[in-house]
Amino acid sequence: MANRGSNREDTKSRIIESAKRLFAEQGYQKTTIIDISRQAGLSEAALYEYFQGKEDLLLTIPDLWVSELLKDLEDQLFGLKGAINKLRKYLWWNLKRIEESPLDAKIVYLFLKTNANFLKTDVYSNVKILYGYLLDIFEEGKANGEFRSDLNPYIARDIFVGTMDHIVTRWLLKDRSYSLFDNLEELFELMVEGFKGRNCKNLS
Amino acid sequence: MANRGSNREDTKSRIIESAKRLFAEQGYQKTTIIDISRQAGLSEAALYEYFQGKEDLLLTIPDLWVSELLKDLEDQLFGLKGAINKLRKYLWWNLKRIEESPLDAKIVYLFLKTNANFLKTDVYSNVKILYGYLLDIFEEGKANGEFRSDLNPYIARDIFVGTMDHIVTRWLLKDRSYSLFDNLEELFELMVEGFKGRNCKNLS
DNA sequence: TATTTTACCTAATGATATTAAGCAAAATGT
DNA sequence: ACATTTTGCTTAATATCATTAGGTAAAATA
Repeated sequence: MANRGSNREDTKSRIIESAKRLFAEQGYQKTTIIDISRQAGLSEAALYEYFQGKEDLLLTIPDLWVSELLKDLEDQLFGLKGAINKLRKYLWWNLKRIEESPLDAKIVYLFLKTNANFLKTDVYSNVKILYGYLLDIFEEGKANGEFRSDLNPYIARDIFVGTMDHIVTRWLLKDRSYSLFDNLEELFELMVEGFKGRNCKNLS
Repeated sequence: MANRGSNREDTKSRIIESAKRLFAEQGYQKTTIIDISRQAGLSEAALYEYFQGKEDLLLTIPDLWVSELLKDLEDQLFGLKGAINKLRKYLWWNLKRIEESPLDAKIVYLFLKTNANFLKTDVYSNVKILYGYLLDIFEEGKANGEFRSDLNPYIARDIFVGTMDHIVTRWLLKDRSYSLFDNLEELFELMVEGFKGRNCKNLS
C-alpha cells in the first residue's frame, strides 16, 4: 500500500497544511486548487482523491484544531475553583490558543463563521460545546453567589463570546500587529463587573 | 442621452438591487454575474459599464446604506440627555435599522467584514465613525457620573460593539428566524451594569 | 442632416474547478 | 515467484464562470 515515498495520511496533512497557509495568506477565493496541490507536491486531480472539492477542504481544515481545543479545555478547567477563576482561565486560554494557531483561527473566524454551510459543520458543533461550558460556569457563579442571582446565563454568554470574538476578529484583520493580551485584565474586569450582584457584595 | 427605456442611474440601482438580493440569498461565491445581469434585465457585459467587476460590486453595495445610517444617527441622538439613554437609543436604533434592511446587513456583517479589502473601503471608514460615537457617549457618562470614573472607553466600546455584532451575526446566520429584540432589555442592563461605578451609586 | 455619444449586445478569451481515463509501483494472494 | 488487485498518482478533457473585444442602433448634439 506504500507508494512513491509517502503514505496516505502524510499526503492528506500536506494538503491541509498547504491549504491552510494559502487560504490564510491570500483568502479563500484567490487561492486556487492548483496553488494548493503544487504546494503539496501533487497534481490538481490528486487532491480530489482526498477531498471532495475546494469548499470541503475549507470546511475540513479546522476540524482537528477545534477538537483538540475541546479536549484541552476540560484539562485546563480541571481543578479550578470558582466561576470567576474559571471564566478568567477560559479567556486567557482561548486567546493563547488562538495566538498559537493564527492560521486555523483566521480560517475559523474570518472564512468559516460567515459561510452558510458552517452551521452544518462538525466545527460548529464543537464550537457550540466549547461555548456551552460557559453556561455551566455562569450557573456555578449564580449558585455560589459570585454572580447576581438573576443572571441570565445565555445573555452573559453572548456578552462574553461576542466580546471575545470581536477582539479576535479585529486582531486577525489587522494582521496580528499587536498583542491580543493588551488591556485584557481591564476588559475582563469590566465584563465580569456586570455579572456580579448589584448588592456590592463583591467589592474588592 | 436617454436610451431604450431607462436612464443610467435607474440601471445602476437595478443592478445593485439584484446583486444585493442574490448575494444575500445565495452567498457571494455562488452568485454569478450572469444571474445578476439577467435579474437586472441586461447582458453580462453591460454590467461592466457600471461596475469594475464582481468584487467592486460587492464592496459598493452597502455604501449608500451605511452613509444613510451615519446621517440618521446624529438625528436619533439629538436632544437626548444622559449617556445611558443615548447608549440605549444607539442599540435599539441600530438593531431596528438592521431589521429593516436585512439584505444590506447580511452583506456588511457576513461578506464584507471578512473581506481583506474591507479595511480600504468607504464602508469601513463610515462604520468606524459610527462606532466612534460610542466613545463620546462613554466619555459623557464618565464626566457626569453615570459610569465609573476609571472606565476605559475603548474597552467599553469593544464590549458593546462585540456583543451587538455577535447577536446580529447569529440572527443573520439563523435566517432571522426570531426577533432581534428578544431579551434586549436584559442584555442592555447587564452590559451597562459593568460600566456603572462599583460604589453602588446607581442602584435603582 | 451629419456626427458623436450612450447604452447596450453577441461573441470571444482565459482562468479555474472538477472529471475521465489511464498507468506504474506496491501490496496481496496463491 | 508470479498473477492480480489496489493505491496513489498522472496527463488530458470538460464545464463554468469572470472579464474583454468589437460592434450596433438609438438618442443626443452640432
